[in-house]
Amino acid sequence: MKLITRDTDYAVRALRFIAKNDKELTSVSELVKELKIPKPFLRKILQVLSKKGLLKSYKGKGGGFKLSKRPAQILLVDLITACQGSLKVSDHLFKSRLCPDTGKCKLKKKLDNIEKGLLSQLSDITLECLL
Amino acid sequence: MKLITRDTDYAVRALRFIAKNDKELTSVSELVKELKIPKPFLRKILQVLSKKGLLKSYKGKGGGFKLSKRPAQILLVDLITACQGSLKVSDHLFKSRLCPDTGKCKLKKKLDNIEKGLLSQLSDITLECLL
DNA sequence: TATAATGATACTGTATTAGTATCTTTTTGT
DNA sequence: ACAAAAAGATACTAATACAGTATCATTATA
Repeated sequence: MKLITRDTDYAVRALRFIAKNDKELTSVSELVKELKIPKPFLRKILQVLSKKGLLKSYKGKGGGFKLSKRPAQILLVDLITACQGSLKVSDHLFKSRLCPDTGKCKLKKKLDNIEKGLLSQLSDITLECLL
Repeated sequence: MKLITRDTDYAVRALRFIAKNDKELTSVSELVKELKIPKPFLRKILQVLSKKGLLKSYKGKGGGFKLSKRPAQILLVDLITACQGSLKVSDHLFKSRLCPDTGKCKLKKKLDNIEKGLLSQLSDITLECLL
């Protein structure tokens, strides 16, 4: 299983670069040169982050992206959910009506706990602490 | 992301049934009646568990499967690795040579810790505590 | 020796992930 | 005014993993 897919990974790297960059705005062309990520793919990723409010974008010549929050306030878990959708340890059948003992299933409870723990750990990781 | 895929889920259910079954051996036909899992798929899953040493199988008429250990000694994490291969929170690029700062990458360290924690939690869940 | 079971293995359909391609809109320097 | 350089929107394709089938071989028992 993969907790972190490639687009999240690329997102982290891009944001790290943007955070460290001296310039006010960073363009995709600039990022691509540095990070060796396929340009159209990175463009798609940044567009998503921008829609989700993690980046601010500026069109036109000289345009680009900048962080919309301080690095300390950008959480890894937000990048994950932005790129991969909401984080579920399992959508397994025990959680659904198919589980023979809906409601009191022990595995469900245990997995829910694990999920909570995981989410809180991922919420402790900020962009800042990755710089 | 999915920590638990469907075959692991089915595996847990099958083992629960086998553990509770009064009979010494449980056949796939019997399991299928009870659990509404497609027969050839369940057969494949049980064959895997058998190869991995979690079940003992007996061929021929009247044959079937039984647990090869006591329920308290069958760990969820073993089922996961049997069905899904080894558990990796991420095979992300930070862990590989592609990561710009191999060896000292902070994300890698944090994810490795999360992975360790996850594994130990999953090792605390035994088949017995799911009965 | 027919039957009912598992073993082995190859195949198929579907969903997710990863990446491309293209056209539109916006901004700015000349 | 307008060409160039940026992002926005959207549709498409390729690769991989997940879910499930199909079939033939082997084994044990009644």
